[in-house]
Amino acid sequence: MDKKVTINDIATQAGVSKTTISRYLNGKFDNMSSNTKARIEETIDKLDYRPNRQAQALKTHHSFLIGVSVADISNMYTSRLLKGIGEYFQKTHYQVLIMDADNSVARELSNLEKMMTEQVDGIILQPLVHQPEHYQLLVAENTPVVQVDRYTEPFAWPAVVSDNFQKSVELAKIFKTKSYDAILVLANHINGVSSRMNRYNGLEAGLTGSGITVKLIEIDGSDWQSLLHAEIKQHQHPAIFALNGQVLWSAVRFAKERSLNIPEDVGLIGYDDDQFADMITPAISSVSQNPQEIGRVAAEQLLSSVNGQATPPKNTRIPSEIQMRDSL
Amino acid sequence: MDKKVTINDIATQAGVSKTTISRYLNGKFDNMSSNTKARIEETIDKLDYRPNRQAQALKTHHSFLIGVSVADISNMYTSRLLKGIGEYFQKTHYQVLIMDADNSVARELSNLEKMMTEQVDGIILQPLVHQPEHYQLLVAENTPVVQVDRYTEPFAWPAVVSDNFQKSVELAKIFKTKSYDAILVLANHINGVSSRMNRYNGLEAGLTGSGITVKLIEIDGSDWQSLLHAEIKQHQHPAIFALNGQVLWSAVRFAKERSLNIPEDVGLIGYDDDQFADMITPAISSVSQNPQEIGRVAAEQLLSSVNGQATPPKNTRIPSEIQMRDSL
DNA sequence: ATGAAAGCGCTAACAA
DNA sequence: TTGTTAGCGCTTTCAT
Repeated sequence: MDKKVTINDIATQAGVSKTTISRYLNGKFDNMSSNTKARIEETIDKLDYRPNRQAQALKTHHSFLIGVSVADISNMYTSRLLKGIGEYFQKTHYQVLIMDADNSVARELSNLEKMMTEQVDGIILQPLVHQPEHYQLLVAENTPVVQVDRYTEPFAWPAVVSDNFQKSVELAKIFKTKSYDAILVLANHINGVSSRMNRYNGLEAGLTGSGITVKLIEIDGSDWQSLLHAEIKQHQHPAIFALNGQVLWSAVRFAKERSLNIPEDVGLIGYDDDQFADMITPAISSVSQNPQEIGRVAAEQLLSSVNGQATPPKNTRIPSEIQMRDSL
Repeated sequence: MDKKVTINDIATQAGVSKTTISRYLNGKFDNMSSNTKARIEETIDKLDYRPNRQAQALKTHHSFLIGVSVADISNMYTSRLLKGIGEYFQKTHYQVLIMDADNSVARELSNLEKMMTEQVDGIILQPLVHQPEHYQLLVAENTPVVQVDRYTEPFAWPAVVSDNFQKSVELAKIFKTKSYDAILVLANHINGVSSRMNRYNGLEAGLTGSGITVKLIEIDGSDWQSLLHAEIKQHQHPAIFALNGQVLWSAVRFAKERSLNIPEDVGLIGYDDDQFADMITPAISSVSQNPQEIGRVAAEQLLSSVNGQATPPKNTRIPSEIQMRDSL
């Protein structure tokens, strides 16, 4: 266990004061002889010195830490979101503290507490809860926050999300064109999850006056399979609209188990997971989001907010794309 | 922007010295009047005080930060690995600093540098490079390290990995039973990636003397599809063994594009991605790893190493399972 | 049972 | 162009 080398070691070795070293570290070369500069550089190199982040943070009240709270780290959407966030901060001096709420509201809150203890300079939040009051503690500490994927209401912080409502309106047109008579919306509980609500509401809005039935089936509770099956039997030309990737695959499995033909017996379209969507037969139509871009933009916005630039008090919508394949 | 509340505020408010507060924070109640204790608790609560991690770290030389370096954050294996790691550290006071190497050796090194700057107490590393000398900087600083998924050689740090070699030996038996005459191993470059090498070597070991041809086809370069196709045509009863999930799906897509029947024209089995494996027709046989458990165990080992307990100087192998379905 | 004081490794005002 | 000094928010030794 060798002693850590500190700014004092460099100062002594280079024969200057630690102020000068500090200046060097912070790029303040305005009034530094190139001689000194060279000697410092050499010494730092030789001793393999790295400034201590905690000491810097303590002094400057700037941790260079960004907290990221995700709903569930083990799904594709999240992975790609994190890719975008990581890519952006990679180019900066900020480090990213990722915490997985594992879909538990209690754990999310505990994670946010921990972030505050770590003195994060800002937070990217994929909120589990719809009410901003729930995140009271962030407000109290006046931490910059950017939301992703979902947002709380009423407005508390900017959010970067997919164009959920609009895309569902578009989808509604497609349903009409293909003369479906019932849309069975399959989802986890949608209440309080803005992205899901917007997908649902957009569909309803796009379908008003069309005479097409819209029915929401939440898969969390009870025997959704039987419910869904009954609904399918009950209509001439029904289609399933799955509100996220996981649910989409549940639907595929469901159809397989019940030997339902897609799209003859029931049409199918759903969100996400499009890398596998064209591997199965029939190829599954899907709405493909761009979580990586969402992450990138959120990171960008957060950083400017951290740097004191006024944050646009608006939601940013990142376009998603409807990929028509064979299942609808 | 309200002032952060510090230990001094609590001390003043509670009418004791900050020494006593510090004792309280660190659970040293041995010699503390219950009166004082109660008053401190109340004050902390009222002011919503949280000790500053950086200040603690500076004093104790203990950042309570764990660095995690992954090869590529945007794949399922990694997601589940991170789930396991996060779950474990959740119960501790440690925070996890996840960094994505994005399969770039340069970026991996830069990430490790950053981790050192953050004074991480330990590192979980999924190494991109096989030579331990590459990770020189970690040795120099004497940081506890546990490797996951892969390991460097010769031995430098303990590793938690799948039972790759053994599983391939088992697989070899299956190939023999099913009288395949050629195994086409499909992979990204395997050189220097211990998991892939072990999967390949185990197969060869299990197949020696069987007369079954083993052919490695790396998909990174050139026109692997043509190569693979030629090999398939050339044998009576060939099978593809895909060394990871991404490659497995490339193989599925390949078969689809060339209208090859699985398993009649060519058998197929591969690693990972088993949640989709049974959704397509035919259902794909696969070797399913347990990355979450790998993460958990690695976290556990790292923590005891951080806490000064002697680390077992050995690799830990987490069992994976061969899932036979219809493609082989 | 509690406190005073030193110091962790840095930065920044002020001085020279 | 460079250095002196105080102090960020804690922990810990040594007193009392």
